Amino acid sequence: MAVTLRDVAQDAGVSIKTVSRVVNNQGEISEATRARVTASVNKLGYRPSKLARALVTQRTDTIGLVLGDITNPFFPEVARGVLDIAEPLGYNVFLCNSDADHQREVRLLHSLADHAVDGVIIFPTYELEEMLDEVAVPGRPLVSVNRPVDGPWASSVMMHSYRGAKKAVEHLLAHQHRTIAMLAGQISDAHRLQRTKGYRDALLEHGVPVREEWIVPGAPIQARGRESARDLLLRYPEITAIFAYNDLLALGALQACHELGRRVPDDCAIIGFDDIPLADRISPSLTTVRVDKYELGRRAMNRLLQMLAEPGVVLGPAWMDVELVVRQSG
Amino acid sequence: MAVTLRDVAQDAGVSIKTVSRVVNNQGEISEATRARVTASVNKLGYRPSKLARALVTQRTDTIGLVLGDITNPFFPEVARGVLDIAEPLGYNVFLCNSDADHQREVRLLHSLADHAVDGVIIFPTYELEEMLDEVAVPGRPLVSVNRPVDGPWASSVMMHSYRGAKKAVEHLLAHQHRTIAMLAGQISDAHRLQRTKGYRDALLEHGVPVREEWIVPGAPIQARGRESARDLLLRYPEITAIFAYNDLLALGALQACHELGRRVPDDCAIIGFDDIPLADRISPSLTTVRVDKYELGRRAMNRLLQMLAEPGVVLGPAWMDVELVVRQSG
DNA sequence: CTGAAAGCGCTTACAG
DNA sequence: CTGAAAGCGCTTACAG
Repeated sequence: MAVTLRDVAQDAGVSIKTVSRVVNNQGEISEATRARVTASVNKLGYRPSKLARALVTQRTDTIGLVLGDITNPFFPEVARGVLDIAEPLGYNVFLCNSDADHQREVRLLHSLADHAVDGVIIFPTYELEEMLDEVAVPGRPLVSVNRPVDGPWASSVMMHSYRGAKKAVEHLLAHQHRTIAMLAGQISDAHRLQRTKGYRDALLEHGVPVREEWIVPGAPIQARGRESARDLLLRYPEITAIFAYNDLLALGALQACHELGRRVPDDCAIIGFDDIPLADRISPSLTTVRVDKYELGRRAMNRLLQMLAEPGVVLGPAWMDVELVVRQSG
Repeated sequence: MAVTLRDVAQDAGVSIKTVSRVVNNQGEISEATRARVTASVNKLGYRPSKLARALVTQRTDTIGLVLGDITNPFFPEVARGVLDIAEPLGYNVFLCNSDADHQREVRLLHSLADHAVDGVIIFPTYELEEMLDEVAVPGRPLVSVNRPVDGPWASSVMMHSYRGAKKAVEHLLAHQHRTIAMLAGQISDAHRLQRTKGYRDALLEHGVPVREEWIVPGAPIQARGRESARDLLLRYPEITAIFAYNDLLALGALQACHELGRRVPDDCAIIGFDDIPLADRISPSLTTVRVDKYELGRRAMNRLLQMLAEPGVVLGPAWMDVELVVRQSG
């Protein structure tokens, strides 16, 4: 069907191997031969099959990107960062949504392995270590975002979730808030522990007791944030501030406040996490912890490339800084 | 390295072919043999190489999704729709950003062809017909979103851009606006012609002359919308309404109005297109033309599957409805 | 019901 | 500087 190496060889009157050498620019070739082969390649519109090549080289020039949900506004910029590094280098990227579902995550990783991707970038939703034996085969590097892993074939890019959460809560404390609740995100989520720990530590260091019933778990989506904030504010009217695991939950809290007639930030301050594109466009604009999502994607991909280039080298985690962006909501 | 068909065959004491048959569930196999092979498969953790299979079947179980830019809030839901159909069926999806750049688009399509994708879903940025000979090889179907193509290996999913634009402008006309400008989007864009035509026709049918200098082209991003709207409103203060090619441009116009002290909608009404997630969360909320983006993705993928299942059948375009959503801005 | 041979389109040593 | 052979891991006819 397609034009093959043999067709070109026949057209140019040389062997298959010679064409291969010209196409891959390897070995010594006489100028005359090269010209003849190149002419045939162009004339026939030959393009080498990556599939056939991959079968022997064990390199497909593809990678897998496994994230929670591309419609979560956190992820598109990350994906863009990954793609902008990958594409000019000839890598194609498989996009997969795990929906923070571990079963699904494992299935996706297997599927990617079946397609023989060269490597994987994953925002893991579960204990990665347990999974690693199964999914991280030697020679197929894996970059984990925000779940630490070290090993010859796994490495991580981390953001300072703990530090960011602590900063956010300290900001609220500095504004005299003492009754601060937290919308804590999904149980299985990679950042949850770090962010709740930041929240706890900030409170404890200021002598403010932690009330477990004010730490509300739940899927990191706006609808859930609205429900949770509503319940909290109705049951515990004394709450004057809410720190949310992410901006979507914070948006939900904002919505709940509007509905309950609580002014933000006067009656209830709200701080989110991520700085999604919406955050500075809504009213009141959202105080939040910013992560450079595009850069995060770039670093993860660069990390993967590094592992591909130096197989088996053990790399420590790379750290991404975060920054508290004070706007109107808190 | 990986477990191969031969390993399983050896372990089970049968031929390679028999293992292949068991794995693919084809042909008649005695229960005893099947059990023995299955046991070996599980014991060794054998997973067939899609690469090797693809080399002979010419099916990779992959598709390419080429869109403008995944960070444009229009696209994540579309991508999600595509993936939600693709994934359960075992298809993996390559994500590619064309940035509305024709050169890049062609390069991406070639790259996808090199990877032997089974099919492509594309939001084309340029005249597709010209490109088709080059990129749409027989047997590799292509679904074009919002650029009509018909043929045995190409088909389109269209949204009623024209109708939506016309409705939007008619709504402005019904509210007594007679000086309506348009932020028209990228020259190369697939929808631009249809949307500007809807704009023109609505004006003409109401006896309002079209002023070409009020139709401003430009990249469909917020920053550009702000600039363009600013220039327009400063040069032509008589303008009382702006119809934007998409919501991002409309958001830019909103911003420009704020900066110029023009109240929306009283001093200047604004209508966008797409209904991105932001549209109903900002203040004033954005009147816009809604497209069901998730469903659009699903339909495009289903269309592709249909073409894969019935090779060579010529399918007419599928049409997606749009709907004017009246909010505060216009 | 099961197996041996050929081939998908390339690359990797090994010769000449 | 160039070529013939073997093989990557599968499936597709063809036998038995």
